[in-house]
Amino acid sequence: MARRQLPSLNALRAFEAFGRHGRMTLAADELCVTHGAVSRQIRQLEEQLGVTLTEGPRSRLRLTAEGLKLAQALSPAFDQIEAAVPRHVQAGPKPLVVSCLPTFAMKWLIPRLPRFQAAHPEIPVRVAESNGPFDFKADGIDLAIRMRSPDTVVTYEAVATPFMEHYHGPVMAPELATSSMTLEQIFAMPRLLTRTFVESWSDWARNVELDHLPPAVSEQEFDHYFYMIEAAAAGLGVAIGPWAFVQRDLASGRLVAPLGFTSGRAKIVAVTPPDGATQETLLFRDWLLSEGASTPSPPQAACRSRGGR
Amino acid sequence: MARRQLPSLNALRAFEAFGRHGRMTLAADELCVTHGAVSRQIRQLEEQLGVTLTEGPRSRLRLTAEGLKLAQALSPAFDQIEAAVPRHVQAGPKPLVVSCLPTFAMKWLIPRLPRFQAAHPEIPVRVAESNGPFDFKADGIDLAIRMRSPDTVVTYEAVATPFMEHYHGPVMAPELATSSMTLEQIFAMPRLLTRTFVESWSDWARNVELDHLPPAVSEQEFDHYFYMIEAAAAGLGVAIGPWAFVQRDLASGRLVAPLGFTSGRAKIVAVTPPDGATQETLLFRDWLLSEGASTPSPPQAACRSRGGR
DNA sequence: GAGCCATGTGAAAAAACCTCACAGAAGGTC
DNA sequence: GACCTTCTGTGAGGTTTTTTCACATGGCTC
Repeated sequence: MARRQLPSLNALRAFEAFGRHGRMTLAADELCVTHGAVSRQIRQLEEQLGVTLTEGPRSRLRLTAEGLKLAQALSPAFDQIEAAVPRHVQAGPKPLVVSCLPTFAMKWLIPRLPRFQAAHPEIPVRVAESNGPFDFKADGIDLAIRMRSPDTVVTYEAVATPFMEHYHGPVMAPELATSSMTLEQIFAMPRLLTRTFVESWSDWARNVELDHLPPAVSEQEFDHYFYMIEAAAAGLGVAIGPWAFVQRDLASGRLVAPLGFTSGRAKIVAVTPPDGATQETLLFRDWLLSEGASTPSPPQAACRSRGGR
Repeated sequence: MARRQLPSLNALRAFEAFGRHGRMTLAADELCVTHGAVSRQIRQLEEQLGVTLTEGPRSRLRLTAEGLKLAQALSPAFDQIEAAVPRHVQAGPKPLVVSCLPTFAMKWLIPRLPRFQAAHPEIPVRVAESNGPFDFKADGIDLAIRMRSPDTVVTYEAVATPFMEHYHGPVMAPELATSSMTLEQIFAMPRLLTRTFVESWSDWARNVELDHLPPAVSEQEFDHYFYMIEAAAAGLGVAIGPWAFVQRDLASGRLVAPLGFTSGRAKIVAVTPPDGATQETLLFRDWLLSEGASTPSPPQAACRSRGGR
């Protein structure tokens, strides 16, 4: 046989979803099943593979090193499958297409989207997840959400409206943190990066008024924010985590932010086309502004964060 | 929800296997199920997607254009999943690792492998499918099977033993062929290429003693031989098909080769490391030589091929 | 220690999947 | 043209996998 028998694809998908979300309950929500189903699938996968994929207490489950590796490799494969499958053309009105980072969609936008839908049931919204640059026309995008620091070179004609502060700060597993950490201690730890925002460390260093960012003892780069966050939770090092993305993990104690968060020079902006922004697009942008204003601020710098909302 | 509901992953996998093999029966063999199971999965997929994926009479099923597109996109995704899944370390003796083209493995090597296993049950063989260059040490390969023309620039130290002629010739769907085709007619049709052997057309032109290959009216490139072959069967154009790969499709009438096949300057070679080829590796190479010698030759040039064996 | 949260699990139900056996369709052979 | 071969479609029924529900368990916070 050309291919050997693989473990159940459904189990792999369940594990991949768990990898991204970091919690079985959320993965189960995404797959529209109960947490029990996901729990069983993952356990079955571990048995079949003979590899431990998760570790830690039930309430603070983390990926093992092998689990992280597997999940990271599975994500793009499932993305590819999803992209390959032709979709029915929606009969209804043309949806408003919003482009944003996968992690931002997962952790911030999608949980709030029902409120927009409730206010404007006549405007269907489609979230297009994308890491990189975009083209309003070619990609059929109406509005893009991006992080932008003042240094960002803008290579396109567009209107960028900041709608939320980009609070960020070093986060790590509780085991790695001490009660009062110094910058030196932080800098002595392995650094975790994401490909989508490699300047995070230097940005943050500037925010804490540090001219010179000491070179890292070691660095590890991830394709997605969510795997960087899972790696931090697994104790692999320190990441500069955006507040919006790590809020829940701080609350549940999977992560700690000993130095708190600072409001960076970067802002989270809503980008609209320079000419033809539709009425619906502007409505959505205004809604983003109001949601951004009502998103709680993080505990401020220099105190051991204990999460909370 | 971040992701929408996908159709059954098992159905997608069944369809992907069908796409590669071109026949449900073979796909079913690969997946270790009955042909009925594959048939149902594919029909279910078509219904769920609302897209026709296969067409043609039952005995000569082909992919539709949409089916080809889907299958081509799914293949690398499933490859990635397969590569990502950690495998148990085999307890037994270290297997002999043979690297070759996926299509060569599927259509020639794997069907013959049982004979080697029967003769040498003590030597486990693992087939590593790969398109590109290889590195004996880095990839843990003992022996590589490649196509090589005399022009190939050899950038590595190795011993290449030719073991089979590389017969090839233009193949197409029966509907596109006429009873006595001329070269001019062939050249007037769209050409199909594979990325793994883009020189196929110019190589073949030289074999039929043609100095100048006329430019193509149109070209389409595929990542794998098997999709190029399926595209030819679907009537998308003419491909230069290696005899070993299209033998069964000619026999079943899915393809015809109006000009027959010519023995190219390229040979199929077994490449072994220059220094430490093990006893097992040499045994395998010798077996390849004998299998190559006993593989039937194709009908020779300039007559309308009607398949046969 | 009461309360909360997330996962683990037994048993039963539901869904998905597969097999078997036969039918039908197309092509090749003599 | 009758017959044979090959491959897919399908009805009925069985098997396996997956899911659910409800409750247990373990860790954490206050």
